[in-house]
Amino acid sequence: MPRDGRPTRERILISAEALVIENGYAATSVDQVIAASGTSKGAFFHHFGSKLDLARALVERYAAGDVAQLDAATAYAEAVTDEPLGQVDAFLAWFEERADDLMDEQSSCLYISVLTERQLVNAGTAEPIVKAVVAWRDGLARLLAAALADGAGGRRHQVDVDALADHVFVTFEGAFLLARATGDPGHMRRQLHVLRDLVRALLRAR
Amino acid sequence: MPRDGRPTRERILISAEALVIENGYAATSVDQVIAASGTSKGAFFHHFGSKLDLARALVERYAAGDVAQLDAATAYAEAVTDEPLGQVDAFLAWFEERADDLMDEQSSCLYISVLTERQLVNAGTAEPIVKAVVAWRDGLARLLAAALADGAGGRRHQVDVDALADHVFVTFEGAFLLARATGDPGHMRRQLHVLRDLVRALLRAR
DNA sequence: TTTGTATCAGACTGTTTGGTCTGGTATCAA
DNA sequence: TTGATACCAGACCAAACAGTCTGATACAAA
Repeated sequence: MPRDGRPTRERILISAEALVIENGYAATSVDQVIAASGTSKGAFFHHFGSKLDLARALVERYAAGDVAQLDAATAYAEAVTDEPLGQVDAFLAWFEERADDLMDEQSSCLYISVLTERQLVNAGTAEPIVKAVVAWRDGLARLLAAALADGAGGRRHQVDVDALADHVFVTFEGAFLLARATGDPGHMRRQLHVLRDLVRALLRAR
Repeated sequence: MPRDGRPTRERILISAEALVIENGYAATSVDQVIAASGTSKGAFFHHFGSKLDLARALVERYAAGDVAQLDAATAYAEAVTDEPLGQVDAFLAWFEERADDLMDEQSSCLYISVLTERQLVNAGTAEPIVKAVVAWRDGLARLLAAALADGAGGRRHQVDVDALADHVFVTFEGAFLLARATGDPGHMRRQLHVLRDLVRALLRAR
């Protein structure tokens, strides 16, 4: 068991995240997490009161990273241009360009593993996920609303801006599943590209 | 244990499908399935060699129903109009109109439960899913290709028709997850509506 | 030096799990 | 009537599971 610089608690979280994303929560045993992180039962239950406790910590950590990515994409979009239309486009392009790296480091999303099991949702584990979704919706909907006020698309199609913002989240999660089903990680990039084309067409329709 | 008219094997499949969709595969025990279906251990292992065997039968059954829905939607779209653009629109409208019923009878999709667990994917359980995805892609891509040849969108945006067809599948799965996270089943209808608006805008862009 | 506390290691335990096995009944062909 | 076979009930079992407990080490305050 090689000692890297990371504190034990974080080592456990990192190993557990990979295992749960790959195999699901119920299919991941505490012993597996212990083996993968090179720790022990004593260490595990010292840092986490129960397996469910680990799940909560896992989702909280993961969602925080997710919101951080949203902020990075928004900052990039706002740095590139002042035009609302261009900002939405740059926002989507940011993710599209990072799609391959994203699929490299994780072949799926922790949210999917968590939302699959009702016991986790009932235990409040989905709450950080909802917060992340709302953060995405708020952030992107703001950009979209400005763009729709700018272009003609909004008036023509009466777009539900919140639902359109949610569609980005929906595309991400759906693309993860499609990539898993077919074994082709390239779907993430292609789906984000499709999304960008679709949103472009909607915003520029006149 | 009330005897309905259904054969035991089907009773088990119906109960198991609901449980796996709701709680996931690993989190669903054989004993739970037995209790829910009002059968016994003997009956279960008479009809299924193992729990994994049940998973395979479950997905095969589910995917068949999925492809049947695709056929129904295509038939409806072709019956409504001869125009390619109208057909794509009618195809998407068909699902949007059935979204509420769909969320009523099942709050999520079996595919999600199956794809979450690597052991199931490795055991070939994902194969019927891929077949269903391909059937969807082929069916819808045909409609889309005709519509794009008809309208000007295709030449303007150089759309990847297959990826666009996949986007319908992606939207479905993503919407299931969003509905689960927020607890609001209305997301399915709204996301399908967004999808319809987006595709409309793309196809009619000129 | 002593006392306390945070951090672990790993043996251990009670329960749940997927799966087996024995026996019983219903059905149908010979 | 007899035998064979499909179908099923439920006791039973070994393995895996989440969680506990005892004890050891490290370090800091007193």
